[in-house]
Amino acid sequence: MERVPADLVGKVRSHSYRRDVSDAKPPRVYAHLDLDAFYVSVELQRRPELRGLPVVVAGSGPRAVVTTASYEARRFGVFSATPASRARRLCPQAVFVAPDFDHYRERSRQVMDVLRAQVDLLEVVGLDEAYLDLSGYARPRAAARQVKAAVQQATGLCCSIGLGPSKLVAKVASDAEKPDGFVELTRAGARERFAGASPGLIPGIGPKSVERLKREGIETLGALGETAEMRLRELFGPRMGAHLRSLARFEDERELELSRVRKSESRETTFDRDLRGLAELMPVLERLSEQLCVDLERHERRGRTVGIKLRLDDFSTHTRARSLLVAVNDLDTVRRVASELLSELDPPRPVRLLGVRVAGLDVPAPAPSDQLELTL
DNA sequence: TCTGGGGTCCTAGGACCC
DNA sequence: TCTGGGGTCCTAGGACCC
Repeated sequence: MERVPADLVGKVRSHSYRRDVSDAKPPRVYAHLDLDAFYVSVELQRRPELRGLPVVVAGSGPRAVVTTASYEARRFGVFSATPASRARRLCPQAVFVAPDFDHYRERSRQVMDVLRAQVDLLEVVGLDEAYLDLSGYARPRAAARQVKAAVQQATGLCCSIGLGPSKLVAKVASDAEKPDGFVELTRAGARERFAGASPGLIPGIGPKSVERLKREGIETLGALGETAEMRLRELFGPRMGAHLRSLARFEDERELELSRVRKSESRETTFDRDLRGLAELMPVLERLSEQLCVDLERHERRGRTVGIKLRLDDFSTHTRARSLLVAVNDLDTVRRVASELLSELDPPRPVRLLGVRVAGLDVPAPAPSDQLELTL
């Protein structure tokens, strides 16, 4: 793997793109960076002979779904979350590659290290996305260009960047012209450009909401933004109703979340064929509990709530949880509680998915320096 | 053709306490 | 004996995101 050239590291820091130090609060400028077809791009670096071909990263089982498809494969209608069986029918000539998440995590870490060398305020979202706060930079556009070039130079990976006055506008801008996009939008510019687009364009408005809106005759973002708030409140509840209208108007005051505390951890598996009865399920529950506890113990995480999750053959999902008096992460306890919950639920139909979860994770012990600050 | 795995957040109802 | 409201905790389901 190429290292970041020394002369690139910190270039933005020392340069005139740098944050302007003054009393007045500068207007907010956020960038959203999205690596283009990340898993496929990483695989193509290992197997350059596949460049230009339809490539699909997907598991091999009968119920696998596509993790990422190359842009060549997308032309055949193969996208993330397409069932792999369907992908094979749509694009039989595609090259199927098994996912290697350990490798993707490592490559993601390299990218995020490049970003951290370039900007101070960074929110990492999953393996292939990040928000950058460029507020106060004299030349935020130039800084974002520089970041994009640095990622390409250091990792060989291409990304799309969106710039805007909020996370929402930046995110939508980064999606607008990918791959290899670079789009800056104002809030008004975003409203205008996407007035005719489906509400589903907005992250946070999913397929269910799009359908409900459609049934109400609201089919575009422009229409949603102009709908009376009272009507949306009646349809979606007081909070969600107001929220949907704000999103459609590209109103978004969220700050970057520089660090996040994990609240739950889980392991789940979908079976190649449905299982029936406790006798078939218990050994799986045992294995999942073990995987989960090994990881919890390694990171010294404990949680007070143990839960299970089942998906039946009709795709209905059922969860059961029990909160304990103390936070736990030991296999004996997690396995015992999980198996009691499973026995009590005693699924009446064939089961396609089983999962174990520990939630209500205790907050990690603060570092000594933090404790000092708390006492001051 | 069916629909992964690992998460977060929201809602709603019930228990319980003041 | 009946009737309250508010706050917190817990559980179950579901929408959504990457």
